Amino acid sequence: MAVGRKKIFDENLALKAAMNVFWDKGYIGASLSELTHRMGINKPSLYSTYGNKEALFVRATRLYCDTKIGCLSDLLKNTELSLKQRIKTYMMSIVSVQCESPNARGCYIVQCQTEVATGDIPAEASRLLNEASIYVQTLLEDLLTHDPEAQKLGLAEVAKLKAFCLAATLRGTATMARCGYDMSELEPVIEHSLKGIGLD
Amino acid sequence: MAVGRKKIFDENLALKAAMNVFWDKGYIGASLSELTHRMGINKPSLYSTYGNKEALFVRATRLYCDTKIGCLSDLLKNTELSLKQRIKTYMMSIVSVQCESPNARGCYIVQCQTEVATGDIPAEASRLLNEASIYVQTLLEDLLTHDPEAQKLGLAEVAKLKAFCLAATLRGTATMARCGYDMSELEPVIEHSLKGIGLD
DNA sequence: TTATATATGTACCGATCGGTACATTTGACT
DNA sequence: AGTCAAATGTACCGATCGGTACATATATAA
Repeated sequence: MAVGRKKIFDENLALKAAMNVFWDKGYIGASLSELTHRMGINKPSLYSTYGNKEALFVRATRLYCDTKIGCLSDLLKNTELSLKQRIKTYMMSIVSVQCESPNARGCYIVQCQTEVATGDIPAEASRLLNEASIYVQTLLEDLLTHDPEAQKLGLAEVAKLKAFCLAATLRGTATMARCGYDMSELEPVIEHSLKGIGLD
Repeated sequence: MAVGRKKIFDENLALKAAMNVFWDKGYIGASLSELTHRMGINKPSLYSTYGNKEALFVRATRLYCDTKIGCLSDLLKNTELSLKQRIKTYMMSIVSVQCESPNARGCYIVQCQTEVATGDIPAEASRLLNEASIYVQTLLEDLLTHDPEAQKLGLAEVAKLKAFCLAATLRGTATMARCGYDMSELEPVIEHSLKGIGLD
């Protein structure tokens, strides 16, 4: 076993707490004092464990992508449901994440990505945010390109465009969720968006 | 004429510069040093003229609402165009504002309103942002309620819901614009949203 | 010219920012 | 028991935050 004093905190639990701080406040707005307080550790522990604020943010962002968004992709593969039902279930699951907190928070990625344009976000963090922000769109584009029902409906040829529209819709619900609107109010937005791309 | 030394800066021009800083950076991210630098004045002048950071923000926000959004409302009254064409022209004018800067900035209101959920925005500023954020939605709802063509299409009974969906779309394009997407890429998003509420 | 009112520039206030030096505590290994 | 590596708590670093005190410059009114 490793030599030296043992850690008295759970590294993954603390990382999850950090993720929630960044989700609430964004990268710049998340101060080290709030981070350490909600992670239940002090600054030297944070720096020795995670490196610095940016490295912590990168890990927290990956945790969000994996545990909140990436895990939903199987919903698009459930071939027992119609194409529309599959996409709707998927998008509503994302809306559910946007609305999951008692305090309104929206989407972690959308929230933090609005800070990229200020130029005050470190390069590696910006790159990661830009990459993460197109993940859902790419998934939807792949589905619309290869799904037989989508091909029959003529959606495959315009898959990129339609996926872009759906992604824009989810950005809209994200900012709505952050303003306090709940899932039942955002469900019609998803429904209308699906109708807009030709899925009734 | 007023007694005392004359101001050597244009109060309205400096306010416009402040508006652009808040648009770029949000309320919290706009530091006094950047504000004073881009306004071309120093701190005592800022405080004696506008009060404090929050009061300056309130005036800058009003300036944005008046000169960027409020002035577009006449586009909805042009009865020579079809209902769809009127709404599309209006929404695309808003998208044009979202895309107008060489640097991507999106919507001033959407940008700053995402900061409200952090709890770090003064009360009066929060109230103003929440009020401003439903302005477009209210305008669209009124149009859909009273317009003869909307009534004929059965949109009047669900005007509130349809206006909400269109407002959500504009929030989506706002965050897209802040990521660097341009007007030509966002135009189909508007088109699809209109189709979604039943306007082809 | 003198008095007075306003604007400006400089230089500062306490608080907080991200980050770190250092002494102390705690543990596994010899 | 004694050694040494790692984790912790405290106390600090320079920089920046929003905001202000104060002296100086510039205008009008008398």
